[in-house]
Amino acid sequence: MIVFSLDPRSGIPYYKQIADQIRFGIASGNLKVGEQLPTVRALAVELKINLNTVAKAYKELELLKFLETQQGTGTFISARPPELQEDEKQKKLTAICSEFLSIAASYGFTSHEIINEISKRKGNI
Amino acid sequence: MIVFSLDPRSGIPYYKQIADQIRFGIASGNLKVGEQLPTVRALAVELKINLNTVAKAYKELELLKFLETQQGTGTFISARPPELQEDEKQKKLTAICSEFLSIAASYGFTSHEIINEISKRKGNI
Amino acid sequence: MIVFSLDPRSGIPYYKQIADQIRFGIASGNLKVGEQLPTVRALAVELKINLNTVAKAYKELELLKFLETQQGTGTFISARPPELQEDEKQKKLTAICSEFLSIAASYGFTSHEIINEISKRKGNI
Amino acid sequence: MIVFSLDPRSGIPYYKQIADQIRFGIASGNLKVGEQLPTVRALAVELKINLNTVAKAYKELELLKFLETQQGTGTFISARPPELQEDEKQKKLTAICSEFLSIAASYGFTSHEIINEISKRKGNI
DNA sequence: GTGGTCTAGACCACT
DNA sequence: GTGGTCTAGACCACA
Repeated sequence: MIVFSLDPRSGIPYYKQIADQIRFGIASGNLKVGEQLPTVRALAVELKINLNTVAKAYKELELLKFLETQQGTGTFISARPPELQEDEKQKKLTAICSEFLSIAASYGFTSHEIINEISKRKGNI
Repeated sequence: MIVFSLDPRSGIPYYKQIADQIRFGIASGNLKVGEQLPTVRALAVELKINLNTVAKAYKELELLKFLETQQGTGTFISARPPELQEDEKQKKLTAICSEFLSIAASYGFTSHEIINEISKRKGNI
Repeated sequence: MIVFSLDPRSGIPYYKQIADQIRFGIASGNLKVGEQLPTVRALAVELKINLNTVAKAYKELELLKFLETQQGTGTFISARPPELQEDEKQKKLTAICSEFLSIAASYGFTSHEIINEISKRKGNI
Repeated sequence: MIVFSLDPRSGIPYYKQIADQIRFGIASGNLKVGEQLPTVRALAVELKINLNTVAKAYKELELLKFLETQQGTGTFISARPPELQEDEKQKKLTAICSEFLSIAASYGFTSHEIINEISKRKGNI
């Protein structure tokens, strides 16, 4: 189960916010393999947004193999996609951290502030 | 002085990449107060992009008080680069951390791995 | 609601005139918080100018926190229009008074005549 | 006699700042009819700006009949230009006050603040 | 449908 | 030479 919420002022598109929350849900174990998500229509109504926006979020996660859609039945959490190999993984980690840190630095954040913020969110991933 | 580079595949608009690099230059001390930036024309040629794209980046930073322009003379690093307001700063930090964590989570990295990697790079920022 | 009009002979750029009229609308209460502005396309057609010119006006006010935009949805009056900082405000007041007085002086008006005229119009602002 | 000063951060072009200061000087009686202004070259050196910028200021005031240039001799304050007729004058006053007040209002200044600021500068015109 | 980005090219204002 | 404004038109991203 998962409760969705959208922040219109975050600058992050709605479809991405939804996709992120599902990803977090999977990573944190809140969403179990095989669990059914709300229908596109139901979630659109609940969040008071356009139906296409929800569909786009689901579609993106389906492409990434996080979700599986069964025509006429619903959308379900799929078995975890295969992980990267160990050295690939380390390279990727280095890459995304570099990217992230350079953006953060350009806004004047210190590494201390960043680690602090990420630690606060440990539960999420 | 500062060397600009654009990554057309990052999904980040050119003008934003330029602006970010200038912000980073200021934050890191590479760009000193009063220093003149390349002319819009020169930078446009160097980066092989349109003049208006560079102008847009400079304009945005001028509105945000990072830069000062004197028509007919050039564009300069502002005497008093602005501090973000505290709530603005927190919002920005939350936003970029969310974005980062969502990417990291989708690769299956744990928060422990991430904090570890970032701690290793403390020196860089 | 707000009716826009452009004076091509004023010497003030179109995008600035649009931005000023929106600022005025907000300051005077004609534009309420959360109210949607005309779409960039609609306003461009109405004013018979290029779409980018309207977009530039909106963009500037968005950077200054007067407006908020939601891509795909529209442009709205910001929930908390920013107060200028006190020194900024004083600088602006000095600047526009200087400009005005220099014009008035060149027509030979005395400060008495000017204050008189402005006092008569107190009600308007 | 008159002492010139330029504010690069006012947003007002140098040539206009110079012209305004001369106008003020004339209106306030600091500059007498027939008095000689600094040469273009001398003023450019004094203000550390381009020679053409000073020339432009003088040129503009010459066109408006505030100054007279005698080839090879220098630039002088001319006899006051003829004033507008009374009804023309009132119309002009109304027009420029309207324009000014609407700009001021759009920045959120009250009529009280404006009158205050203008009163402070009574001496200037 | 909405706004965002970018280009190419013109012309203007200022130094 | 510098930056500023505007146009026309294309293509993308989002709801």
